[in-house]
Amino acid sequence: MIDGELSRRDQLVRAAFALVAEAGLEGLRLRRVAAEVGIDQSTLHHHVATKAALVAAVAEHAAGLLATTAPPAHLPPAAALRAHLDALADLVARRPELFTVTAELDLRARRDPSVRAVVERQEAGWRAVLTGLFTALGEADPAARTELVIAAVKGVRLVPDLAPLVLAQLGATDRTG
Amino acid sequence: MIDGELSRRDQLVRAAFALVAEAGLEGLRLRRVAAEVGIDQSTLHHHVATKAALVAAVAEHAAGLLATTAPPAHLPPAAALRAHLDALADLVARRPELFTVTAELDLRARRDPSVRAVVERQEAGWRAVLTGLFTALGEADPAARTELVIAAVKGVRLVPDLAPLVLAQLGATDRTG
DNA sequence: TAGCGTCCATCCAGTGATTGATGGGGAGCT
DNA sequence: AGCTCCCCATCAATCACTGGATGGACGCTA
Repeated sequence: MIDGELSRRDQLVRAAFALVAEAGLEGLRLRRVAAEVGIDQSTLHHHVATKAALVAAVAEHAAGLLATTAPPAHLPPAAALRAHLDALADLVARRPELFTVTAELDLRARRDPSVRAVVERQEAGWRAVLTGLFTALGEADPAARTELVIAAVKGVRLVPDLAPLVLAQLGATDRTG
Repeated sequence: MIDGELSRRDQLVRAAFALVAEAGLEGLRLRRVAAEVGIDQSTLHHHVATKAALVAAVAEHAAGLLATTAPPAHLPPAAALRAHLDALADLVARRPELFTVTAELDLRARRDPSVRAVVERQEAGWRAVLTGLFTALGEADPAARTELVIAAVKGVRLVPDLAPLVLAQLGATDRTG
């Protein structure tokens, strides 16, 4: 923690994140997470109390990465929307596992309250940004446009190759391009 | 099988379907499936060889339900697209669990080849229908429009209340309504 | 500096619960 | 008798989690 190294806890969270991307939440095993970091499985419980807590921490980690795509506040709305969608497309291309993990978490959130809390908070922020942009752009129904963007992004999450094709259709204000 | 009753196997598949909708693929337990039908867990293996086979059967069942929304062939393209989207919205409203299950299956398909086969076949059919419609409508980029529709539908799967709002934006040819 | 005590991270072994799957044996029908 | 369908008992494997023990780092006191 003093230097650039990660804390044990952060190492574990990242290892769990990678494992979820590879094997799904269903295939997440504490033993493998611990082994990946090079510690015993029982020692893991010393840093993360329970498996549920680890999953929640993975959700926080994912939310933090997603927040990266928020457009800078100083940009005019049209440019901000473009910047946001570009950042999204970039992130999908460079870190496709992140979106695999969020897809897993969206399903888990239906049954795990602590995961749901994290997912809902992140999505509320995203929703606020988008409606703000579409309102500033003078869209007739900013809420509807917002939900279309969110749905489209969530829908292409598992097929990164198609993301640019889909995202390109969401940027144009007149929705004709 | 002779009369209107379902075969034991079909009963099991539907029970598994319902259980996946409720508890996720992760929470699918053969014991509960069997109990739901009123037979012993060991007897279940007499009708469905393995758990993987049961999941694949659930995928087939879901694909069959989804195929319901295919538009009638005799309709003109604009009306056919509207009919398809309406049928989709109707299905989301009346059977939201179906879309929960397909979301689960989409994730499972990444790791289970037999599930992937079913999911990909169903999606290929859907994709063909949509590109056909958009091509007939004279769209500039039918493939792009197709992927937008698929992504948007997949994205709202877990939030049935928002489905009408999102689907309404996909029907208009000029994409301004 | 030497010696003692405390704390923390780690490991090994084992807990009870639950999982998917199997085998032997019967009930009922033809 | 033979066949289909079914249940009971049980298997081996795996799960998340806990207990007991070891050892090193640090601070304190004389």
